[in-house]
Amino acid sequence: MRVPKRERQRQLGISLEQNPFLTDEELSRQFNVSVQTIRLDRLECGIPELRERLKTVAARTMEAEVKSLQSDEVIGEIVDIELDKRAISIFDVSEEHVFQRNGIARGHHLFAQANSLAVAVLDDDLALTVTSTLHFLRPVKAGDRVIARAIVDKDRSNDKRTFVEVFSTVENETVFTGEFEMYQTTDQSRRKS
Amino acid sequence: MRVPKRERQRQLGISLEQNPFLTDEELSRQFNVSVQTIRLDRLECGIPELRERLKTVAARTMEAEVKSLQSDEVIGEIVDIELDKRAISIFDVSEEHVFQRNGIARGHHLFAQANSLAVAVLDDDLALTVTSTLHFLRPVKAGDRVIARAIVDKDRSNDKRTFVEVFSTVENETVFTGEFEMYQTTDQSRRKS
DNA sequence: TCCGGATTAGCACTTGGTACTAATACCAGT
DNA sequence: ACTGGTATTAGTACCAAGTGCTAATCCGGA
Repeated sequence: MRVPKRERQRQLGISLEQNPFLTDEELSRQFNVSVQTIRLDRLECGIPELRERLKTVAARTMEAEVKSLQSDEVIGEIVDIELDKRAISIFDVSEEHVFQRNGIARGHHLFAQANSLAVAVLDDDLALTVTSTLHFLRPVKAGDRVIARAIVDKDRSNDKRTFVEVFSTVENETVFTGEFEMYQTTDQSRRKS
Repeated sequence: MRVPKRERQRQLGISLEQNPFLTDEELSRQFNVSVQTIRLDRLECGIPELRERLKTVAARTMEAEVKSLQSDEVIGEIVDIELDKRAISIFDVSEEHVFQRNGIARGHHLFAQANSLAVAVLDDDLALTVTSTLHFLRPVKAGDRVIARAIVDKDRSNDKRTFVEVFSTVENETVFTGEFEMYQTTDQSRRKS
């Protein structure tokens, strides 16, 4: 018994996690055991066969693609909106949004939520950000639910320029504020037919 | 001949693009033809079998996962860096970064490139953005290669605060500028041992 | 020396195919 | 009505990568 069974099974799991494309035969060569041993190991560990593994990996892709497509238009989920006035979106921070080193959310995700909310509230085919000023007040961690509130500043806006202010909070504490000067092509005086 | 062959093959392609998990048998039921006909159609259209389809879809996932992991730390690729002084990164804008409606890059991608470059140039375990002011000067389109240059403003910086300026250009034309006030935990006076 | 877990071998069977051949079906043109 | 050509269907042998099961073999320790 070169490598104890237990250790081999552990490595098997790791190998397949890294590369789910390995067949039993390839694995048997890798571990210097027979194909049958590999099968028994997979059975004991509850690891499905190659075809099943690929199926689940592929399924994960499709899901991710759909998700990234829909979540690309607006970062965060809009829960309330009154066009040209105000809007609210929710964004759940997870592991992939934070720095590995300190667990703090990367600034651009907070910006993305705020910016896309500013775009969405304007209901214009060509609303673009021209200038913006941001303040990151408190660090945001994985697991936090960030609620962003956008308010269109009517007073400072004119035909071509609209000012949107966004406040993002986590548990009622403001973590981020942003001021966005937006450019709009649509003539605002002709709007609201 | 209910549906002409040509049309059926077109639909077949669409079906499989949306859902690569369909077996020939399921497809034969969907189109009310024999399994053999489906096989001939796939052959003529050069569409591989189920297992091969899943393999490529799964491969795409793995690639994307690796890519997103490495590209998550820094948005864009750093091509030159002198710590605490300056840095340059390149970011190729593709279809997934732009608004579908007008083909213009979404602001948060430009911000992400600039912001992560500002973080990278500081070489600090806990460099966080506190405040920033952005100017989006020209629209950026898919296919554009954005070059961001970050410069640390030594004069305005002190122990706890560092100012970084980022200029992003496309073909020598400035498309974006950002000023980042960064917070650093490491005591700068004790740095550079 | 004998027991028991670990390993290996062998065989039948399954899925979802390929590759190939042969039989129909159907429609148009003459 | 006959013929030709395309489209479709059927059937067979075979493959990869398995599952499930039984049986044989190995090997190490009390």
